[in-house]
Amino acid sequence: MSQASVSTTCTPSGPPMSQETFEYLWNTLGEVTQEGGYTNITSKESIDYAFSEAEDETSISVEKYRITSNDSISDLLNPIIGQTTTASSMSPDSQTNIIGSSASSPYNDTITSPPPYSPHTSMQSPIPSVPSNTDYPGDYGFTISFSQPSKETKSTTWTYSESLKKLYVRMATTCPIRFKCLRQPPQGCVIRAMPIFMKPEHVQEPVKRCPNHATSKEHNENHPAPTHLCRCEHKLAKFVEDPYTSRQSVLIPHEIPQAGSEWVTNLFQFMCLGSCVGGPNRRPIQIVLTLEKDNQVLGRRAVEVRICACPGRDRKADEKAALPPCKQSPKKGQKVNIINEITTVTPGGKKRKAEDEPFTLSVRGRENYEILCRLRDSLELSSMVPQNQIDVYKQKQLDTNRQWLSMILARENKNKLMKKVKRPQHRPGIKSRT
Amino acid sequence: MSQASVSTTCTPSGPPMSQETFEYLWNTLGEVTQEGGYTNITSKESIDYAFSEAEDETSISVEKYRITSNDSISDLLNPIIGQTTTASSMSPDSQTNIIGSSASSPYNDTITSPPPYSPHTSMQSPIPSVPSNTDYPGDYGFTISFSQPSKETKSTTWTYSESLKKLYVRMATTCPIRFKCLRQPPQGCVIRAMPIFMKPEHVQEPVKRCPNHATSKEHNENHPAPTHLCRCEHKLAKFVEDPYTSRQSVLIPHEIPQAGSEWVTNLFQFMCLGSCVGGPNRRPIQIVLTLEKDNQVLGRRAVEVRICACPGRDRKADEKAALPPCKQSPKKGQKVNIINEITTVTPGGKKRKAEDEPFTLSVRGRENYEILCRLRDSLELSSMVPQNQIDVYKQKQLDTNRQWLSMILARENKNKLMKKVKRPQHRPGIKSRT
DNA sequence: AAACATGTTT
DNA sequence: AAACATGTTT
Repeated sequence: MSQASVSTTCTPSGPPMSQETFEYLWNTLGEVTQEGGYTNITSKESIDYAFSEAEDETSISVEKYRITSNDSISDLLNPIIGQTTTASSMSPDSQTNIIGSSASSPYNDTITSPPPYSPHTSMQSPIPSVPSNTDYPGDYGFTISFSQPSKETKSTTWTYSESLKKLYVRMATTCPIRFKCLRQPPQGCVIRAMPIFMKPEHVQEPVKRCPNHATSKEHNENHPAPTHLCRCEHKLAKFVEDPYTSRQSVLIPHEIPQAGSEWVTNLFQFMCLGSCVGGPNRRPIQIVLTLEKDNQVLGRRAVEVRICACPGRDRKADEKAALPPCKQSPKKGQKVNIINEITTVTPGGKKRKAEDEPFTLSVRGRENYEILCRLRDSLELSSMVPQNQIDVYKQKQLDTNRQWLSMILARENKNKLMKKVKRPQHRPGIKSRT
Repeated sequence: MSQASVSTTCTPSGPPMSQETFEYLWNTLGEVTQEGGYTNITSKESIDYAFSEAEDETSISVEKYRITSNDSISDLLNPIIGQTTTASSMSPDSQTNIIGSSASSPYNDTITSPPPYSPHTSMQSPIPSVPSNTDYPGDYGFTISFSQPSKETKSTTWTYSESLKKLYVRMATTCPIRFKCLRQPPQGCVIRAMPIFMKPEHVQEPVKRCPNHATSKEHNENHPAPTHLCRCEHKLAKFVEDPYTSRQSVLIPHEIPQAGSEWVTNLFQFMCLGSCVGGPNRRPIQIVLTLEKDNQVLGRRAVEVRICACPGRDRKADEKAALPPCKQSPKKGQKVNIINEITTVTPGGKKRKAEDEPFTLSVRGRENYEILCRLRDSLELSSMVPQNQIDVYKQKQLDTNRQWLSMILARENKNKLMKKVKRPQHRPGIKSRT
């Protein structure tokens, strides 16, 4: 507890802090001491009262902070509290403008936040230290989409999963993103593409290329921005880096679709693998696409993007993993968990669906393995035998049994003990299918 | 063919080159033209006549070169021709001194080569452009070894495979290498450790750390040589880079073992993973350890080193892969190939070895799967039953059978057809183990 | 240590 | 596209 003398873990129950203590904590918010201690806001409650009817709007907001000092920077929490990793559940308050006078501690000035979805109310930098990723069509209905590639092979260079709302793309290949506005925005609008880390632990770190790729000759010869992860092929593409946050983005002019087209397509490239050490480093990434005019955000769309070697494979794997748990076939070494299973009761009876569900059985020893192989084959083949043949078989079996029984009885009558029991073949899996 | 006008692919059969053509080719040996063409020596025959008895020694050597120009640098061949990837089969002539007056084309002056294993005959740089990796104890019996770590877990930081002559080590961890000389070398000797790529396609490229690791803060804070792959913890360690070849190595003084010790131990560290892109990049590496005095090589030892995350696992895997092919167990998705199988006939009979060999059976449908699970369990459990219990069981089974038979016969006698056949349980997998 | 994630080789 | 190689997470 390097700063134990200065902080109280729970202010309400302890004595109130002195004004000096409070001021010290407030001024060092987010700063890390040499020993690795730091003070931060661990919880924040906003109480917003808003009255809004058509044009005019009144709002009052009260914010309550809880400030604590922590021992290690490793428990550093992201200001987006309670945020999960899925884009849809991100709190819209991450759109708050928090660029202030102190670059090293951008939270100092976060005293009031603007009412949600009204980014026009004040002049603000389009790059706050934690950029919003909230989908926001805005007044002009800003929208993006992905054309489905003609033939979707496993080795495609990119693919978009509608169900997962996630783009899978190979590194350094060209990927078309389509833009449109439902209503025409004013002249001079631009579209900004900026990558961000999705996890709260990493949102604050700007996304850049890994040193390996940033310094290699490949793809970098006379490119203006070798360290930018996200490139756009537009001739007027402008690569910028925010001096305060050092976040990088690429700007292209907003254009009007060509005659007869609904969309404007722009080609983007992602210049590292998601797995690149020293760069994305396996941390999930989103591209935040904003429609801007004079540094004001008029609309926003965010897409998760996975830059990987095999987009097709990985999309498939992700979609499979997102399926209900019973679907996944048990793997070797993994216990078969039947408890979790959900039995679907179909009204018409006769469940059909999962009848061919695949399972894997592990067996020790070739002998047992071969026995079970034959039994497996018999079980599966037997279900293919038509009913009349089954009836014939059963009749024959009865006859054989009778023969066999008499033979056995004959032996028995001789008062001798059997050494080996031989039975006529029979198939345990067959059931009457009346 | 960018230089077709100047070169002939096969001099013997074509007209002889003009003196100008020869001189042009000779002077541009190894240089790459703007179009990517280059001229090099594609074969070299040395005929050495040597007479050597004790002190005096007479030698005459004739060397025949074949010079060609090639279209693309991509077919650039390593001067070590016919060299395979295993260290032991490297030709000892790779020890040839080829540092010359022209840095860009170090082969220009390779007109004569010293007789093998006599590195003392001329003053030479210890770092030729392609360093030798030939084991060479030299006059002083220079030797290295690895102590076996006390307990060798799978998660050990390093392990040495005697059978593979290969060191497996985690990145940036300390690994002890032991040195000794059978006869004491002169004062002022040093030991040099230099990494090289083993494959002929890559030997010429100096081994360095990847940019990611070379530029990160981790491990590099006030270290004199952040780009060196190979470090030594000796206080007098000197990190050098050859200005001509830009190969990096670390030098430590040669020391005499402490009283009672046979070896001098030095701690080495390897600062990238073998897989690091922009660095080793999955190319096999050797560390060449040379005993030197005044830039003359007095002894040499080379070890293959794999820098990886799981030395124990990878060593095990390598050693298994080096085993005869029959040993590998069949994997899922791979057809079970019984043809190749070798049945080991143990003199006492009763093969034991592969009895627990694992197999995987795929089954469609839960019903069959569950039946087979029970059968599998029965088969496996049944082998655990002691013989006397088996005998009891069989006797009981006979009794039951008798009961059952009489019941059936009673029914038969009533001239009625059975509708259902019920049998006492029996276990097909049990065999007499006499 | 096993399972997984994910780039590369076959 | 499957199998493999190899670092990371569980």
